[in-house]
This record gives sequence, structure tokens and C-alpha cells, in this order.
Amino acid sequence: MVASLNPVERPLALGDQVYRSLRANLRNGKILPGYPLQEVQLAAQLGVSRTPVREALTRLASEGLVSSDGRSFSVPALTLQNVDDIYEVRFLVEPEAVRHAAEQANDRAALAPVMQALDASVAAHKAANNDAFVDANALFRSAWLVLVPNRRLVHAVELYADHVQHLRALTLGNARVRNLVLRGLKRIAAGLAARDGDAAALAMRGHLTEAKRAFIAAVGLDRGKPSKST
Amino acid sequence: MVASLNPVERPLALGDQVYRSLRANLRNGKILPGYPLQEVQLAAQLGVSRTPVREALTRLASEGLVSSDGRSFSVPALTLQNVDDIYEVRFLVEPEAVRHAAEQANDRAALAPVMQALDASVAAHKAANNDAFVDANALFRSAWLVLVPNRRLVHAVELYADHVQHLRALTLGNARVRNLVLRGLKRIAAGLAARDGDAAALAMRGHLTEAKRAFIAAVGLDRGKPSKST
DNA sequence: TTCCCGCCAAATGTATACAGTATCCCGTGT
DNA sequence: ACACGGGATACTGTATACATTTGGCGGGAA
Repeated sequence: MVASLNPVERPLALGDQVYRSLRANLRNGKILPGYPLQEVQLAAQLGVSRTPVREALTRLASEGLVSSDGRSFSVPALTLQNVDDIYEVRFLVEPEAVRHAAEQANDRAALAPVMQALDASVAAHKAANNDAFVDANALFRSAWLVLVPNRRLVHAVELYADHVQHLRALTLGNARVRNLVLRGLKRIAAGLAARDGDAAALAMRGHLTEAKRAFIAAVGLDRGKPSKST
Repeated sequence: MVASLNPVERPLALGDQVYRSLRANLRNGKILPGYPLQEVQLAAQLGVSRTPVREALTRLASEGLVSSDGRSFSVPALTLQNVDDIYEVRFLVEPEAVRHAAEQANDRAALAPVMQALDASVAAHKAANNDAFVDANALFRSAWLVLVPNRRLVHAVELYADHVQHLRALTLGNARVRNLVLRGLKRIAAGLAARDGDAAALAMRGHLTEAKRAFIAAVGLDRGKPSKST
């Protein structure tokens, strides 16, 4: 009897694949706000029928990652108000999540992926590679999230982080912002390594504050523009 | 020009109707944990084809209200661990949400629905009407939630509240628990009426603590039972 | 020239047909 | 009697056909 036996690798359903593909493309900004997201078009591009596409779109809409303009779907253009709202929720959940991660970081091996992601961030920063930095950033988050035992909390963190993830590409082009973010990640990593939940949570709050500030400074967001976000 | 112009009442798509129906039935405990949730069966019961049913099920699954056992869907049986997890998230989001509600409760009219729901709760408690009490409870929550301007925060609160809502029917049968809950609601309502965000948030924390304790005391939850909740 | 009415095209919402797979039952062999 | 195998059944996953609605474009009349 093996300790943990993962279920056999079932060929992932097309609906799931489409969902992941769309979500990934939304996250990295490949799909820009205002984009129509028509079923037939996406189905043709992905080489599947409308059914899995539709399934993926409804899931994304229920998560608020795309908005349904009455009939069809589109990528919501975030207003400043939306960014405020999202960051408020992130402020509530992420510091506590990272606190749990710190408490669970029992051995060095558990933290190895986190440190790898941090190294990747440093390397991307030095290379001024925007895309790589964004990727490393996302990797850092998933790395510490696997340490959080509360699956629902993890889900909430991932969801609201992805809501603004595509904007990162805009702000992280600035080297000063990247530097600030990197310092934030280092502080969080230090808190995790020290298994100091309070320090990690505090670092996360600071990090979120800085990230939000960078958004507002970097992006010309119209305050009033309606976005019909779910 | 009217101040707020609600979108015209479009004939709701079947998928939405099925989603609401299923979610309502999950919330009030009509659909019990372990129930299979087969597409053909549900479609036949609701008088629609499998397509809208499938759409509703994928939405519910992405929200974690039903779990997908590899292939088919079923209602997750919550373990004590799950209840812990859910309440942790609720602890993070609901006190802050109710704080915002308190700050938004500018005039008496805005609080009227909240007070009505409170009255309904009192009446249901006196009549020892379990179902009515549960309904009034849900009504109370929606009443103060409309005061919260952050839509995403509202969404999060509703989601995680519904995760355990169906269990309320079990605990609220006890008159002592109902009494305790009622006192909690009254304290929250008082905080709202006084526009005292701190008091409302504090009351909410106490309320959640009591509700969780009631669960654990009232329900024989097996700690180890796997539930495969998403 | 401009406005209005009606038709057409395209996209969504729904249903159903088809394919693949897992499960269960029954029969047969040991 | 029990175990193993084969087939049938029932369910999901996917595709496609059909209906319905929406938006635009053009033609005709004022």
C-alpha cells in the first residue's frame, strides 16, 4: 500500500482544457478587455465545438473573470472602483492565507518551490523580462498556496488574484515597480522561511498595498466607466 | 432621467433558472448530501433538456456547491474539516462586509428590510417554525448585503454562506440555538442602526462563532470522512 | 436628403443525436 | 459455491441541428 496514490491521469475533458486555456490567456493579458469572446469564433480557434467553449465561458462568468453583457460574453474593463473592490477582498484573505502557509512550512523541502520562484523573479527582473517576471510572480503565489491547508481559502485567493492579474503586465513593465514587488516577495519569503505567520501576513499586506498603488499610479483608469462586472 | 434604471426584465434563460432552482434547493436542504445529481434525471424533473442542466451543474461545481466525483456530480457531505474551512473564510469576509453595510446605512429606509427580516425571525422563533426561521435568516443576510457597495465582497459572502446554509436546518431546530442566533442578529442589527461599523463587525464575529459552535455540537460530523469537495 | 420599415445575417439558447466508457449483472467454468 | 469474463445498460462528453432574437443594412417614401 502506497502512502498516497493519485488517481490515474484521465484525459482531461475538453471543457476543462478550454477553461484553463481561456483563463491562462486572460491572466497573462493575451485576451484584452473589450474583446468579444464569441462562441463560434473561439470554438474555431481552439478546434472544438461550441459546447465545451460555452461550458468554459459560463464557468468564467460565474467566477467574474468575464462578464456577460446580457447575451454575449466579454472581458470586463476594470474601473478604479473594481480595482478597489478586488484589492479589498485580497486584503482580507491573502494575509491570513500566507499566515497559514508560514505555519505549515515545516521543512526546507516544502519551501523549495517558493524559493525557486523567487529566484526566477530575480532573474527575470535582472533581464528586464516583463513576461517572465509576471510568470514568476504567479508561480510564487501557487508555490506558497500549496502549503495552505484550507482549500476554499486557496480558491478564493486564486480567484481574486486572477481578477487583476492581467493588469500586472502593464505595471510590471516599470523597473521601479518590479523592484518594489521583488522586495515584497522577499519579505514574504523570509516570513515563510522563519515560519513566522505574523511577519508573513504583515509582509503580504505591505505587498498588496504597494501593488495596488502601482496600479493606480501606472494605469489611467477612468473612475466612472461602467464595466458591468458581475 | 431616473436615478437607477434596472435592466429590463429579460425572459431568464433556462440555464439560469435551473441554476437558481438547484441552488435554492441545495440551500434549504431539499437536496441532501450524497444525492447523485444525474443530468437526465434532473432534466426530466425540471422539464428541460440536458444542456441547461449541465450548464447549471458546471457553475455550481465551479463555486464548490456541488462536487464533481471525477465524472458525475454529487452533493458534497461536509466534514468537520470542511466546516472549519468555510467558517474561516466567513470570518475573514463577513465582519468587514457588515462593517461597510453599517457605514452605508444612511437613512432609516435603507434599514427597513433588515428590520423586517429581524421581525420575521422573531416571529418564526416564537412559532417554533424551523423552516421560516431559516428563511428569515437568509433574508436578513440579503437585506444587509444590499447595503454593501463592493459587489465582489457580496459575492464572496453569499457563496460561502450558502456552503453551509443547508446545515442550518439541522441546528436551528434547537430552540436554544435559535435563541442564541436571534440574539446575534439583534446585536448586528443594532450595530447597523447605530451606523457603528466596529460594533456590527464585532457582533458578526460573535454570531459566526456561536453558529459554528452550534454546528459542531449539534451535528455528528465524522472528522475523517472524505467529501471530495472541490 | 433623411427617416422609417422590413428583411437578412449572425450569434446565442436549447434540444437531440452520437460516441465512448464505466459499472453492474448474469452466465459459465472451475 | 465462488470467481472470472462478457455483454448490456446507463451515464457522461461532444457535436450538431434547430429556434429565436438581435443588430444592421438597404430600399422606399416623405
